[in-house]
Parts: sequence; C-alpha cells; structure tokens
Amino acid sequence: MNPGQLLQDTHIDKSSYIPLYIQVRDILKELINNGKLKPGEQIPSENELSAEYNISRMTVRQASQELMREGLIVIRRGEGTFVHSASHTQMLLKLEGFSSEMAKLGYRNHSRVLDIQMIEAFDSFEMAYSGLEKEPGDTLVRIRRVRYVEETPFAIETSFLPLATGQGLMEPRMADDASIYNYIENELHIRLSRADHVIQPGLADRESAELLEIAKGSPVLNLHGTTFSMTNKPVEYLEGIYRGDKYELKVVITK
Amino acid sequence: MNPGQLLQDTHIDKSSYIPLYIQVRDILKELINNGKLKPGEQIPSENELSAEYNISRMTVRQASQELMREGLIVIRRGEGTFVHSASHTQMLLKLEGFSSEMAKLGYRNHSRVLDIQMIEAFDSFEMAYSGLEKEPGDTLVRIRRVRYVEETPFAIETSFLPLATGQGLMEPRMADDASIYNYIENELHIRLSRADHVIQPGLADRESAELLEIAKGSPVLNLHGTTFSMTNKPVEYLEGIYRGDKYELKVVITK
DNA sequence: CAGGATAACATGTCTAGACAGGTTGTTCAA
DNA sequence: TTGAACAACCTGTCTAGACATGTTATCCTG
Repeated sequence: MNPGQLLQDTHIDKSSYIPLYIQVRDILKELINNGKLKPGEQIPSENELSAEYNISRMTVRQASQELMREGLIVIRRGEGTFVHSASHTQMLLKLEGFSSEMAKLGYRNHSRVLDIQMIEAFDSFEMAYSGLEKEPGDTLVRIRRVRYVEETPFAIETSFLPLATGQGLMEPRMADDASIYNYIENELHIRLSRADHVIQPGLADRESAELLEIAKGSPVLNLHGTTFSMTNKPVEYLEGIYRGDKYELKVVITK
Repeated sequence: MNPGQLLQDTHIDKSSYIPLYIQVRDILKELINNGKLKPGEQIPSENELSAEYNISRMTVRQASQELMREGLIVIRRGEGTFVHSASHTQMLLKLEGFSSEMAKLGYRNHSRVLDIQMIEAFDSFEMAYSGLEKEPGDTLVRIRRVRYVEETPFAIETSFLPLATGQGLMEPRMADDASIYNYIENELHIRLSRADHVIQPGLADRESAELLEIAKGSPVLNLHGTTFSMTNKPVEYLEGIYRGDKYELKVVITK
C-alpha cells in the first residue's frame, strides 16, 4: 500500500480547534464516501496514518474505532482495516442528517415542509421526558415535513425546537430541502453530540397514510427522541413516522 | 466521594487474560445492576478509579466510554460521570443475552422452546448474506423459542447455528430457560464480539399472533441478523418477531 | 449582599513509546 | 512437494505523563 497516493490531497490542521481524531475520521469518511476507498478495500494501517499525519497511533485509533462503530469500516486484528462491504440497509439515524446519508448512496432525496408554527409547549409524556422545555407555557417552534426519496414519500418528521433556536427557520421560511442540523451547527454554531431515540412499530393512521401514500393500517416505525448539544442541553425533540416497506433499521451492536 | 467504601469488595487481576478495561467496565456494570450505584448517582472519577486499581487513566476511560455508549452512564465534561437515569425503555439487543437484561430490571422472564431441529441450510436472501453456512446443503440447528416476561409472551425468536456449535444444545435438549449466548461463551469458549441486525416493522400473521397472544395484524418488530465471534466468524443467525405493544427499541446515537 | 476572581476538580484530547498476539507470506529443510 | 519455522506486519492493550477546557463552589472585594 502506498498511502501517499491515496492521502495526497488530505491534511490535518494541528492548530485547529477541531480534535485531530475528528479530522482523521472525516478524511477517511470522505475517502469512503467519494469512492476513493471502495467497499472491501484495505485502509492505510494505523502506523501509516500515524506517520503520514505525524500524530500518535492512539489518536488514529480513536478515529478508526468510531468509524467501526458507525459500521463504515471493519477492523480485523492481525490483518488490517477494511471498508465495510456495502449493504442495502441504512442507518436510520445519523446526526449528520438524513439528506447527506441518502445522497451518499446516490439517491436523490428532498423534503416538503408542511407547516412551521409557533406553539405552546404541551405536556405529552415524551415531551416532558425530553427536557426540551423548561416550563409548560414556553413557546416552541414546530416544523412538520414529509421526506421523499426519488419522488416516493417515506417519512413524516415533526421537529420541536426552543424558540431561540427555531425562530431563524421561520423568516425567511425554511426552504423545503434545508437541513435543520446544518442550520443548528453552521448558523447557530451549536455542536451536536448525542441523540436518544425510541422506536416502536405501529400502524399508519388516515392522515399519515395519505401523506406517505400507503394504505391505512400499513406497518410503520414510530420514532421519538431528543437531540443534545455538546453541552448536553436538549436542542430538538423529534417525532417521526417511517414507512415500513421502504425503510429498515440497521443496528450494529458491539460488546 | 469516598471510593474506598463503594469499591471495597472490587478488585482487578492484572495477570488475567481478560483486558483490564473489560474488568473495570464489568465492575461498574455490576455496581449499577445490583443497585450500589443508583440512577443519577455520581460514579468515582476517572482519577479515583485509576488510583484505586493502579491502572492508567486511559484504561479507565476505555471502560467508561463503552458504558456510555451502552447507555448505562452519562458523562458530563467538567462535572463528572453519572449512572443514567432509568427509563422504562430497554435496549432490544445486547450480546449479554436478553434474560439478564430483564432480570436487571426486576422482571421475571422465561422462555419456552417450541422445537429444536436439524435442518438443511436454505437460501433465503438474509441467510445467504449472513455468511453463516458455507455451502447450501450444510446442516444447521434451528431453535425456536417464545420469550415471556411475567407470563406475557413478547417475542418469538428463531436461532440458526452451525451443527458444530448447535448440536450440544440438542442432547440433552436445551432447557427452556437456558441462554444460547451463555452456552456459546461458557461451554464452547467462543468469545462473542459483534452483532449486525436489521429491524423492520411488520404485521403479525396468524401463527405469530397466536403465539404472542395478540390479534392477527397487530404491529410487530421483525428482526434478523448475525452474531459474530471475536474472530469475525458468524456464530448465529437470528430471526425475531417482537410484540409492538410490549416492546420498544431504544437507540442512543453518538456523533 | 451581590458579583467576580479563583481554586479545585472533572472530563477531553494527545503523545511516544511498550509488549502481546493474530495473520499472512516466504524461506528453508526434510 | 509438503510442512514447519520465521519474519513482517497488523491490531489490541496499556502506561505515565501533559495540557486544554468545562463546571462548581468558595472566597474575597466593593
């Protein structure tokens, strides 16, 4: 393997505020996503990466361990590290946002905003648990969207944001294909860290069935959960309804 | 905090073949599970643990990072590390096996073995993908079980094992409440490492509905996937049908 | 008493090594 | 030609520090 060839246009910035292992992780992720590293192909070894970027091997490992947990690569002791063979399933949930995930797979996807409204925080069990609103009566911004892949609707997502976070999405009205996560990270400069989600099977009711273009009573996945910032403050509460026939949840469990 | 009090009966064995971070992880897990560390309570700091067991702080971190990813603890920078506040949801999938998970929550749970059979490997798409059988025609052991919590059935699980692995479960016939994972790890001494699972919503057919004591057409979660050994060899292929009304899937995503 | 500086302590990131042990291919001897 | 030994390379685990940065409580000052 000649890492110089593959890594020639890549570089890390030691003075950046972005941790080195994040930079390395994203370089490898990019190489995988743009096809320079193909499924099954071997990735430069930890020693090669550590020498190439002049960083410690432990730092490289921090990057590759994360990619392994995300399911992008497979690490085999004594043998090497390889790009995970492609499967047709998809992680349902990624903090990067859904659009970029689908784009990577080569699917055109877009969203349609049904409505954006300011509402009073209400007290559903889930909302209360989420910790999103401090007191009932606080104002939240609610965004309802239908998500499409290749003209086929596959999900209805409802996001609840605190007024301070969400009002920037109201005027100008959020574009159909804008990403809420991108907005939060790039415009508001809030770094996201974690999401707690709960998923249950369910049946499509009349309204959902219409929006998703399926029969009433078809199987769906219901999701609700909270996204947290780097400072562990809840940033978004999300409810989603996903078409069961178009969608599956891939889970990789590591002991 | 006085870690000596809490950790007085715990110890690690530096000469063990079990990695130190695994030993520390399991000590903390045990303290959480037996209630000596209660939800929300602060865990001894990384420095305290590192001093207590005379190991490096990086090794302690490897343990706590894993527990964080499993959702057992919450780590807050600058503040400390805490036992995750209990929620009523449950990780669907844990390599430890399901029984111990439920037992931790104080639920009595048991299984009923429907049948154990030797079958010829067949070629469903999923089975083929799993890599479990080398060639069609190989013999597999199939175990079908219904799982109960407090006398209520909530899941039908079908396990497929290679003959070499599974035959020990046929005679004497596997006990109703035996754990396949325990058998594989403790009797066959195969260390398990990873599981790839796919989950989809579905509707209960007649047979499943009867076994699960629900109405035909009720929402269920369908699962299929493969469990891998430490040497990345597929050890088990699992198909499961979970009652939607009794079960939900908790997912913690970390960026 | 309110508010700001600060000290103590927590986790986050990183280094430059070390040795263990798994995998693969080559080399050499029977 | 076959097989065993070995070398080269890989990841797994671990150390003993370092500095950065976030949180909390306390103390001191106005």
